[in-house]
Amino acid sequence: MQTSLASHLPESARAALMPFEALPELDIQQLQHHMPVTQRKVKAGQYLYRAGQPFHALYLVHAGFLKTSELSEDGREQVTGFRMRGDLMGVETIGLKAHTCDAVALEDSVIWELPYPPVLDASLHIPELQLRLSSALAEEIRRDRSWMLTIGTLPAEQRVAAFLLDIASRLARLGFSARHFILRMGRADIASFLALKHETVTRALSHLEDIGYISVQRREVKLLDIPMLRSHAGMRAMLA
Amino acid sequence: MQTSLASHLPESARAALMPFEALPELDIQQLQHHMPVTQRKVKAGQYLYRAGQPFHALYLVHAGFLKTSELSEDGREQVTGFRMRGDLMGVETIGLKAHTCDAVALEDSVIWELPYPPVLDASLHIPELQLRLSSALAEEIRRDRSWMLTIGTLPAEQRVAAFLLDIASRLARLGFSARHFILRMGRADIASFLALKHETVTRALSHLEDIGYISVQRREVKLLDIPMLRSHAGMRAMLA
DNA sequence: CGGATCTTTGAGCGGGGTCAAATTAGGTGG
DNA sequence: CCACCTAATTTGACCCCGCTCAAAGATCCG
Repeated sequence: MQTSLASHLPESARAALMPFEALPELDIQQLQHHMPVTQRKVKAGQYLYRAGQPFHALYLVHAGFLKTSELSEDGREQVTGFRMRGDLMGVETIGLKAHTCDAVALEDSVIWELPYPPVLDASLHIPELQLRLSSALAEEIRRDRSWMLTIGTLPAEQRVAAFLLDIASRLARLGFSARHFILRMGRADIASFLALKHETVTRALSHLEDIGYISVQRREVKLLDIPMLRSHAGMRAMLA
Repeated sequence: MQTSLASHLPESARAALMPFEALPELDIQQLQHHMPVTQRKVKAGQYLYRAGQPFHALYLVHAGFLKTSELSEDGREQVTGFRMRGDLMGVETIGLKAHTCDAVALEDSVIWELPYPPVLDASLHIPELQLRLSSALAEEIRRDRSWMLTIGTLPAEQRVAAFLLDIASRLARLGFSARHFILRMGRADIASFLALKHETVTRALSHLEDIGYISVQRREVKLLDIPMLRSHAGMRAMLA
């Protein structure tokens, strides 16, 4: 099965290879001089890393789609985020010996592996890299806090609207269509991320379709009225 | 009015001046060689910083108690955390020109102000500092994710139990009693942080008292059965 | 074609929210 | 020091959003 996002979005596929936001391609080539930056392929369903495994690298998503999930000792689990091209993964483990969460590929993915601590050492010599790294960490904190706000203050349907706008805007930054895309994750993952149940997500999507804001068919989503969606979602996720 | 925590906890007050976890005193003295580290006093109710204000320093809490809250364009607000001695504040703004959230003192507080970007520059020369900074950022991400899990998967009463245990364990690390303490924030702040309503927090506290796990009187809390509280809360906040 | 998984929809329930009122502190100025 | 005012906390009654349980499609895969 063809799992690349581009295959579903021929219209904008050509724009897919844009520079990274978090760490531009430039840096990767520059990093090669300081450490061995290798590529790693992860098939759909496989783990990039799991809680408890030794931490020895940061990961930069080159292609594909993944989710991260937090787990508690007593078995509870929650999806804490979805990652796509340009996103840096593993930063939450900095300062520890082993990972504290799981990262699973939701479709076949390609990942750049940046050895740690070498990246940190390198950032001592490359101020630009240090800035980008710390900015990436801080950005992560802001993202999390922003979702806390969404989850803490918005009802189910509006959380789902915010979620769709977030995915859309991130795809747009990568050159894909913000209006028409394929969700990489199931209802249960969306629900977990938004602190809801999967039936509630389904109902929210159905209702958003009923009122004409979107069109959904399984994982294929079309955003029909982005302005209304945005006001619905309290403007959290912005589409310039 | 006497606002210091110690005044309410005479038993362990003498142990209050322990080294910082995030950035030991050591570093502050060392930092003085690289930049002007100044002290700032913030009275109860005053802002340490507000969303929109220019970002020019990180803050290390020396004494007192503060909360941070995230706000949305449409007026929603949520408490994202409570900070006490040893906690580093403002890191979420790294990489930006202006703050994106509010920080308010809940009691008279004393803060060390670490000029930014000077701290970042200094960390290029002090690998130890760089490590501590990035670890602090990562720690922040883990803390947030951990609360996301709690809020996303636990019912009201258990969230409140987790909250009490978290406060208790943090006070314990500072040398205060984990069994008996005074909450610095109102029910509404706790509720906002836990994505609940203040009446629900009150009811949860009342019920935890009914079943004998705690004793509450307004803001004075005694933890009577920590093991039961822990299992109740899915073990999130640990008291070693 | 058949089984597993995912999604959708319905019916009914309940935890937590809403609204309202009583009670208690705490702060202020006389 | 006390009376008053304001703000915080508590409790009750009721209701509704989102959860639970259940079953019926739909899609994918072997």
